[in-house]
Amino acid sequence: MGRGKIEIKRIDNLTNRQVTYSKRRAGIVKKAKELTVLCDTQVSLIMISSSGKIHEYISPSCTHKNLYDKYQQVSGNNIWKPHYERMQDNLQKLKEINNKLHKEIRQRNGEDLDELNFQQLCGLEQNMEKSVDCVRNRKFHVISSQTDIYKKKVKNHQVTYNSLLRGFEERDANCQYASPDFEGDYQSTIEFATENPHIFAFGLQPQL
Amino acid sequence: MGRGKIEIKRIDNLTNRQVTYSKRRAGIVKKAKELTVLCDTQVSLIMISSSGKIHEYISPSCTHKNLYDKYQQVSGNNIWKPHYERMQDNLQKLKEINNKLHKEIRQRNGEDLDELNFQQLCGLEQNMEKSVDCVRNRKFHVISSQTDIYKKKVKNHQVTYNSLLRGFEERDANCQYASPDFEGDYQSTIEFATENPHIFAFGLQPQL
DNA sequence: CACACTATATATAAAAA
DNA sequence: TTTTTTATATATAGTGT
Repeated sequence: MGRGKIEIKRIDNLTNRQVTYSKRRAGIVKKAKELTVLCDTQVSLIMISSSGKIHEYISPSCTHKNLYDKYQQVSGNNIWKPHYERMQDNLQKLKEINNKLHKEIRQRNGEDLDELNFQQLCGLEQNMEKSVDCVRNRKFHVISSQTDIYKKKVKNHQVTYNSLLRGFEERDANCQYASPDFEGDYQSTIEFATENPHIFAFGLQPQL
Repeated sequence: MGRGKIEIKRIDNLTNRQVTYSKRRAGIVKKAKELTVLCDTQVSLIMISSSGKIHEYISPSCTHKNLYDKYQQVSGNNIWKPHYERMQDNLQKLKEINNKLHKEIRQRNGEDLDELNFQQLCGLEQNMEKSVDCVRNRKFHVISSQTDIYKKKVKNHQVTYNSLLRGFEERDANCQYASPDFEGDYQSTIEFATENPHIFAFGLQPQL
């Protein structure tokens, strides 16, 4: 290989080693290229010098990942495969669960009932009636607590208003203001709520 | 490189190409080994021939994965990341959708109503009442078609029974059998169904 | 450090076994 | 086929610029 046979052992001199590395690196890359073209071979070559510098060659129109994957497939010990498969499994399971959930929702929405038998339909009906009751109860609870809050607010305002009135009366006895009846009740609050739908936004969850 | 300069282009003759591949493969592996020892370099070399056979060289005390990981770190373009991230994203999205579906089901089951306002509760209630109607209708449809089927079956059996009777009567005029009234109706069929719950299995989908 | 030179060692194409 | 042989092309260590 040059002026005298060299034995293949680590070159101690750093400079020489680096020089040799440059030359041989070029050489091996050239060989890789030739192999690629001459023999229609896909070659992936990665070299990392002791100083950490990285050089590579990869045949045109393929990637390192590509070749590495193939290598793993053949060598059998694919490191990523278990990972991938586990994720794929999870994905699949989640999709199935999603489908089931969708179906359940559709059934609870009165669709897709064809495959339920009489017994199941009875159960579903009962269940839904019970659930409607829950919703109704909750609705009344919400509206009554809303009403209480409004009542309190109105009362507060009335108190303030009255004290203001008294203040005015003390300063100026000319005028008399009538205090309107602000007594809130369930019905009026419901009307308030239903006449102002813009303050609520009702929407069931989208189903992808 | 031999008896006459060769130009670097694909060797058309299959045999020659294979021979050349063997030789050059040995050559490049030898070079890789030398580079490893002489220059203290980590080398990963993977070759895949056009026929699909795989050959490799990897410096001692390191793995291909090792070098590929380092290569990725330095070159910055993680070759597995896109794959991985896409799967992770999908998983995440599916989980979110699942959660939403679960929530919707819980709400349609009368649970978790705290975060719904009055307007939403009204909508939900209305929706559920409409759905219960659908289920009820379906239930009646199922039971009435079931009833029809049973009626027909009973009629068939009766016909068979009667013709058998007639056969017996013709052979043996001694005995007289009364034919019971098998006329089925809606109520009796419902009772049949509800008194034999074991022939149905009602169960909403499990939630993971 | 990067290139050029050059004597040798290696690699290898083609042919032969 | 694969291996061996052999003639030649390449690669490259050591050196110089």
